[in-house]
Amino acid sequence: MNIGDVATRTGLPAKTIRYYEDIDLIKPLRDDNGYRVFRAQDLHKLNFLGRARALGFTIEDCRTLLALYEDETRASADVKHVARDHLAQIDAKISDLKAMRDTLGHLIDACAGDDRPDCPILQDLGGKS
Amino acid sequence: MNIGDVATRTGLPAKTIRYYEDIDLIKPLRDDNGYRVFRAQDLHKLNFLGRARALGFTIEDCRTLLALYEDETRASADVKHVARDHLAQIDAKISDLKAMRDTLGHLIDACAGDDRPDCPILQDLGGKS
DNA sequence: CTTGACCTTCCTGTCACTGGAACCCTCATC
DNA sequence: GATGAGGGTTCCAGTGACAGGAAGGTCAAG
Repeated sequence: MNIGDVATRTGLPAKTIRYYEDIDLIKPLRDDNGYRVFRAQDLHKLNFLGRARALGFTIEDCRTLLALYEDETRASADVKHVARDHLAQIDAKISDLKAMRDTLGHLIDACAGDDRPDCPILQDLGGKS
Repeated sequence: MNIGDVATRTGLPAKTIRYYEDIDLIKPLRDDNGYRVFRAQDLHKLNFLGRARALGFTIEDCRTLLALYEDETRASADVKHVARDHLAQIDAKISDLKAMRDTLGHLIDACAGDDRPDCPILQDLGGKS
């Protein structure tokens, strides 16, 4: 199967698939004409990667997870550890964003939003708190 | 005032301050020896930038907000518009992250996390749902 | 006169791609 | 046989917002 079909099937852009090969996440074969040839296992890995990325795992996490996936003797604790770390990062990001949203939300509520220049948002940013 | 003092006072790394000059957000003067010389207005702008960045505004948003800040005839509606757009982006990010966290959280809960290889997390990523 | 703490510029790297240029392969059609 | 469309290939540059580091200039203190 060629890269275009793989892109359609996995939902990943061809560029992304080439990139994943470039960083050694997948190793498709090559046809005589130089075209990449994808086997079922390559498709499988790409789907795995797509799902892991959708859950926000970094590429390096994906590399680790993929290795664990292929290691029949893995300990599920290792997987859980990676996932827990990632979950903690997500939670941290969420609370950062929530703090921003609260502050920003208050400022927006306080701003008249008309054609006058007075603006609590700018006042706050300017440090006149 | 030199860049080190400004860094201390604003809490911004010197690297960041140089970068902000590079992209024309600030325009400190220069001493005969080539050192940057910061005036009160530069400090003020940097504090403004620090706060805006802490609220997650992009650099381009900051540029817009700074321009509005310095424009005495601005309409607060313009500021509010920028802020509202940004708030929407934050909300979108939060809900993306929440979705990830929920999915990931369930998977983590379902994973034994012991030395056995069976792992619902990998099963899900592998597409065996 | 040297030391050490500043400052300068410039280049590279980050992360995970994306866009684009320039070129090759294949098949169908005229 | 020429042509065109629609694949594929490589390689280079850009994204955002800096951070790290090298190589070198400046300045006050001892």
